[in-house]
Amino acid sequence: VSVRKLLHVDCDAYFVQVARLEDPEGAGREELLLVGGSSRSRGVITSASYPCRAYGVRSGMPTAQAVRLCPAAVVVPVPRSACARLHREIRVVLERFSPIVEGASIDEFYMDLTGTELLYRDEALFDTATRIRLAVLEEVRISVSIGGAAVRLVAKLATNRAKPGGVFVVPDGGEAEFMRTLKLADIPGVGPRMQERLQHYGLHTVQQALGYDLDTLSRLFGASWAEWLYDRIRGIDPARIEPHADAKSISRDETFAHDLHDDESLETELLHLVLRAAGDLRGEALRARTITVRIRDADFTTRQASRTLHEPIESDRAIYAVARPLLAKLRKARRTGARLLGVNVSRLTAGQGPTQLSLLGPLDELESERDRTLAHALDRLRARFGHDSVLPGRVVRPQS
DNA sequence: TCTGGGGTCCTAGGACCC
DNA sequence: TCTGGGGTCCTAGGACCC
Repeated sequence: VSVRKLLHVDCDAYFVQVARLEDPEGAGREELLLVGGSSRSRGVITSASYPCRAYGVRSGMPTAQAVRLCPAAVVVPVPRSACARLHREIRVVLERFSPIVEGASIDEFYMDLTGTELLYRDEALFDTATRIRLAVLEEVRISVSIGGAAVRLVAKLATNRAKPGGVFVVPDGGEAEFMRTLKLADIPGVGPRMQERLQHYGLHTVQQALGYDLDTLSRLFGASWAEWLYDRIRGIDPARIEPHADAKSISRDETFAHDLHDDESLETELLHLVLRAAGDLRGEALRARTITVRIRDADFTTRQASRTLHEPIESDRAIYAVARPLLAKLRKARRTGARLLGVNVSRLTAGQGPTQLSLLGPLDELESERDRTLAHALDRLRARFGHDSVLPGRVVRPQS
């Protein structure tokens, strides 16, 4: 059994790089560049150029705060479709080096190069990673950093050591020693809440946590979490690289420039969100059994209500018919200004193939064959004549 | 300083069935 | 008339990631 050879490939300030490629004369010339919520009053920074980070700007920070820290910075919106396109282009390059490529997020990938020894004539993992980095840079014009190790978690953490624009490989057998150099907060999965609990016992570093046996950790943090942490701080992570993970849910949500108070405006927004989510659902040839409506109140409290159906649905009309009463239920429980509304569809199944006959009969039939045919016909119209060619008000009048 | 948008996974409690 | 344990499904909420 050969040692696993895993790589974690992470784009450096991805949204900033993409924004510059898309607009070389504008964003491309700005040293101090921020990507994120510029167009709306309530936005956060998605990505900051490295010179901006020197001013203390971080992604996730409210745009207003970021601009105060770095007043000379230029803020541009997220180039969404270009980010998705370049993600696919990077994947194509990576797949030339190994068929096992997992897209972990819009800007990072995992690769498994185990078993490529013959192909690469026992080339050191560091050298293969360097060639991969250069290939992506030359062909897609995107700079990536690459971490390598025999363990998935360690490969990811090695990337931090490689940034920006380098390669760092942790040798096989050196995982535990590498982990000892880190803080507990560096471990993905140890978020703000868990850090708080750890610090309550004076635990900040991996080295400190290594002094606690499993029983003690279990008493302090619960058995399942303790076992998880006990392994991770020793560089143990059984997770494999999985090339194709099917999506589990699709969601669309929107934070309003100003809080909405009346139910009618919220219903109009809900309809638009349903159209976007349902359109993308059908675009993936999927149907959904569970519909969830999410609302964020003015005080940032987030609530949700969901309903699971016996049969999966896909049409705008049926999904809206399920979502609308869910919104009403949330509004009835608490009637205050809403800053965000969202729609999520989940428990997805392949949409093609014969329609299942419901055992419950016509009473359960939320969606007819006619609904599905109409939805797909409208999809074709929108694809041909543009998204605004079919107005929702004309086609998706809710049946009341 | 006022907090985006798109996701995944886990847990707990209740309903329901055997 | 009063009582069991286990399993599955669903809902709501929360932590976390990029």
